[in-house]
Amino acid sequence: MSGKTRQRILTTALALFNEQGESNVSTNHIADELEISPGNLYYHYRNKDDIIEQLFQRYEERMDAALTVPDGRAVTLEDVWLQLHLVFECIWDYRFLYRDIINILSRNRSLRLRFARILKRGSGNAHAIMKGLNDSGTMRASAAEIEGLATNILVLATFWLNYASIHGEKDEQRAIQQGIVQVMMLVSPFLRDSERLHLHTLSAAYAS
Amino acid sequence: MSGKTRQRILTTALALFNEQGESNVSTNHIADELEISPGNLYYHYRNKDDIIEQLFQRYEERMDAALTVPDGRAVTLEDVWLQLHLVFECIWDYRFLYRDIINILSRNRSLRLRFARILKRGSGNAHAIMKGLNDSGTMRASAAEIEGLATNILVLATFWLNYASIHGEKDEQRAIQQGIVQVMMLVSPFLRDSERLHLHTLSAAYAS
DNA sequence: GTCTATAAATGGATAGAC
DNA sequence: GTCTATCCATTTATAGAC
Repeated sequence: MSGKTRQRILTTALALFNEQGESNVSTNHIADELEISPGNLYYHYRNKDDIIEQLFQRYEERMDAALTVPDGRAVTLEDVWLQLHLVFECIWDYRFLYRDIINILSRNRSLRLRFARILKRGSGNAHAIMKGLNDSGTMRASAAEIEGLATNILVLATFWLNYASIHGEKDEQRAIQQGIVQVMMLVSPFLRDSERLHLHTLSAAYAS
Repeated sequence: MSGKTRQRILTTALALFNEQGESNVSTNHIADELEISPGNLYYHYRNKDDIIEQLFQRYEERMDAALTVPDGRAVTLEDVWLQLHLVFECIWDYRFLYRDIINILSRNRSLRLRFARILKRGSGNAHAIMKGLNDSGTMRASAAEIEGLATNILVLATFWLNYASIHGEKDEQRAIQQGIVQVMMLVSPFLRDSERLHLHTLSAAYAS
């Protein structure tokens, strides 16, 4: 059972970080919650940052998996919907990172570079998908408009769950659905009339 | 000179909080920087939260002053531009609040309520200004579109400087200008053709 | 692998002299 | 108003027994 405790530490740390914020959870808290000794925890991980890096690794792999562009076929609005779901679910599951992102990145150069890469990938992804919608005739926007739109999608996706949290929204599914609707509202003005009407119908049902 | 040290503590605390993040600045750090004793600092303020509350008070008054709607005349795009400037400058000057907002609000019920009020006021403000642009014929959007637009403006304005900070943007003026351009891009699709062209010309010059 | 015990450092806060 | 001295609690991290 070599990796058993090691895994339990990660799982419990993630839960506590998400609930109480990374800076409010000490290694002692994590050990307490697991009913193991602090010494035992330090046998498995060098320090708190080591735990955070392992969690970041999982986050990174999951976000990389979520950020894909349909290959060899036209992009549809359903693709956007699905991808936003995957991205928001990932952010939710690792929301402690986003809640304290500037602090966490400011004390760890490696994570800073890796998060910058994720953001860049997210930006490129939003770009490619918007361009795909444009090429398939689903929407119509200039290059400059797609550029600005991709940036706004990225910022909104990155910080929406923080915003929802400040508003006291505790329900994961509701928060995510509202986030998706808001991102869709960014795209909506550029859609063909028929697509836009269809989207508004879907959104109204979805956000209720 | 009764209030002299009291004021210097606020000024120095604000500078340190903005530079290093509120959670990374202890009362000892503030006293050190001012070259006064920790005991002296505690003579002027009950505790660290007391200092934060006083800073929040100043932030609150400034943001309240920035969030106004032109009275008795039509709203123009220049009004939007000016107001975004005032709002972003205010957020910049108190960026420590936004950087750690969830943590700060989670441990202080009073600030939570007061920040919620500011957000609500910001939301109502964005709403009223968009409605004003609509009424003056500068833009054309449905009630649902204005609703979604106002929310997205609020989220973008609230978190843009965090996003810019992650990107390593250290220059206040550049960060703010880019933020304004991005907000304007949210509004752009709803503008009349002539207004939209005018805006794109202005934005291109502004963001350079 | 896990525990107990503990060191070393830091942060918040107060008492009492000046 | 300001300082010195100090206390208490917390956190990170390690040493050494089992």
